[in-house]
Amino acid sequence: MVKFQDAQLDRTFSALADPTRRALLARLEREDGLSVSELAKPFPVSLPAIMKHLDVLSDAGLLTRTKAGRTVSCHLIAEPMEEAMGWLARYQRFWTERLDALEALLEARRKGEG
Amino acid sequence: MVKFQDAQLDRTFSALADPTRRALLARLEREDGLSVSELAKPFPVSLPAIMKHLDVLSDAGLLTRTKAGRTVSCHLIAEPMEEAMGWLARYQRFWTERLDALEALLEARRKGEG
DNA sequence: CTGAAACTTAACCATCGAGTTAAGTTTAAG
DNA sequence: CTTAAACTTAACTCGATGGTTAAGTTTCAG
Repeated sequence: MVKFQDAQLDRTFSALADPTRRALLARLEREDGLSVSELAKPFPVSLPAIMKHLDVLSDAGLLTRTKAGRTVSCHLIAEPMEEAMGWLARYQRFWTERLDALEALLEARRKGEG
Repeated sequence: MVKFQDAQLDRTFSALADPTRRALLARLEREDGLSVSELAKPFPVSLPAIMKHLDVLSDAGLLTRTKAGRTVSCHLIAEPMEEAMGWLARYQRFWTERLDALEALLEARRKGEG
């Protein structure tokens, strides 16, 4: 009964369930390409702990790392969140009618772009 | 640096990270007020296992249970997902260029297939 | 009153998650 | 060449998670 494709959703939601990881992503959203140690600096945990969080984010497909010399730059990949957002969108009708507004907007833009 | 209010977001994303729990919520989205045993029926796990999932969902504020006689009805509470959706919305700009894809996704969700 | 249905609780187990410290590797600087 | 910076890996702890079976409680049906 459990669908195989849900594995990506599992990893995405699981990755987002930790406040440190959400903070890391939020940081990269504002300033992409930060190094591991720059990312780690604000947090009261050890560097290996941050490494593990980055590993989780990488495994969820939310992050890539590129090495240049001895420093490693981290880059956000937001796409997996789209699926998570799509899953949540189903429930939007329970708290707002904004779904219709969003769809109308998207429809209008789609037609506009031809 | 870690905000206290994030605890709710932790619980919400954590609750959504399990495919069984997502399936339980999806079931209630289509048919609210199902009993515990009705909810449990489709799953290949024991009733106590489902009970634990329901506990997690309750703790995350995504579910309430009302007892009538010896049967317990489960009711979806979607509101906590609004905060999760709000968190994700920040990243929307990274994929909203692909309007057709998002639109299709929303449309599919709205029509209510798996 | 008896028994079964519908949970619920308890006790247990294996694995995972998030953290630690310590040691290793690679690269740049002095 | 030596050392330090910037990771990385390893080994460990400990509590949480997701599952089990077994036993208990409450309510309804016969």
